[in-house]
Amino acid sequence: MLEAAARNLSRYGYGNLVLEQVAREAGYTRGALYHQFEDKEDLALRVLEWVDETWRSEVGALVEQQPGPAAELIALARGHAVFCRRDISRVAMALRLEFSGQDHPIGREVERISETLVKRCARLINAGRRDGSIPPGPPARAVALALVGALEGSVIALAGQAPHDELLAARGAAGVLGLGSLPAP
Amino acid sequence: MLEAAARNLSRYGYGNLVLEQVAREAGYTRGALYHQFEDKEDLALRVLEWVDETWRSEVGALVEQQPGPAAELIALARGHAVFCRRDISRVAMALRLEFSGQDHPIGREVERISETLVKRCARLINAGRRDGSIPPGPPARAVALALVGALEGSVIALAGQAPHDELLAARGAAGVLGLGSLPAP
DNA sequence: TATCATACATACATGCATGTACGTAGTTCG
DNA sequence: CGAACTACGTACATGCATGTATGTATGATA
Repeated sequence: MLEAAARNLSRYGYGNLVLEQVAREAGYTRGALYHQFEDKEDLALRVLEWVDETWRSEVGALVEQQPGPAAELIALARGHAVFCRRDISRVAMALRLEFSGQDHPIGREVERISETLVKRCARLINAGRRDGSIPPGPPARAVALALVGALEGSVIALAGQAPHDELLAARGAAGVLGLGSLPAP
Repeated sequence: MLEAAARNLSRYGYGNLVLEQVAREAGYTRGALYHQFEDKEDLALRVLEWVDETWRSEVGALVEQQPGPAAELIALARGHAVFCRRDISRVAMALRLEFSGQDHPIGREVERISETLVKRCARLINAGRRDGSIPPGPPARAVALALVGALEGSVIALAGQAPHDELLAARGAAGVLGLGSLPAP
């Protein structure tokens, strides 16, 4: 059910999401859905939580085993590209676009999740600048925002066109960071 | 009226767009809106057309006066970043996300507009590779897709944080293209 | 075996946004 | 000066999606 909801959220966004379609795709009716989730909002929040957890375990783990901040950021880009080959990944982007700057529980949750990612990137950028692996430039937070945005945008545009998605995501990230060339994978 | 519609489309997308709100923001009622436009779909298509025209005259003009393909692509990135400081710019992104892969007139129109942009970039990439200003890499179309996606994503994430948006957009574009460093602005 | 909870399906009520029909004031033109 | 058209506002009808209330079968438990 979560998977079906994620697929539909990716495709149609929250407003256009039709619960009966979600339930049918999962082999149930709307009754079952309302038995498992409080309401539409609860469903969306659960999906967000689920996707975030999956991201953490798949991409986060990959990032942590890198040698330095610059490598971690590039690995994050590559990992995110691979992660987004499944269609569920656009959930965050879709919901952010739909609720950005609005006072809605879902908007806040999306904001919170992407904010932790941006903060993480900003920390890595600062660390990389200290150890010399990333050149100076605009404020770390602005660079982090651009990095995450560029990453999501390019990955969605490529829509899982393996294997170029991974390389191009890494290249874009390196460019935003101001790295002259890609560190070896 | 077009401007109000563009603002609301940017913020809420098509599905969540409420025509009465659009009309009120423009100082009219829904009656006036239905007098000027056939229906909701027609309004969205007109907005798309209007935004596209504005983009062409502002960014397109800037691009054409560049010396070579690589400079043109970087100018496109910078120009797009500046263009997107107004909130109307997210219209294309919002509608694309909402209608991508669907058989809907609006989806087709959005697809058509962004396809011409991608094709334009792909041509510039090929030209740049021929004259040596852009290194070889993945297929030009894939690179173009990534470029446009990264551009839109980063610009939206930065949300008009002048002046960093322009530099970071250019950097990201250069990275995707595989340029070691930015050509002089 | 009687009771009760769980996991669903079904049916109904409500709200909201669209689209359309109609009414009205101002303007143009013969 | 009147007819007709333009540019709106108003009021109603329709559809659709949500949420809720109710029904039903299956398994556990005492």
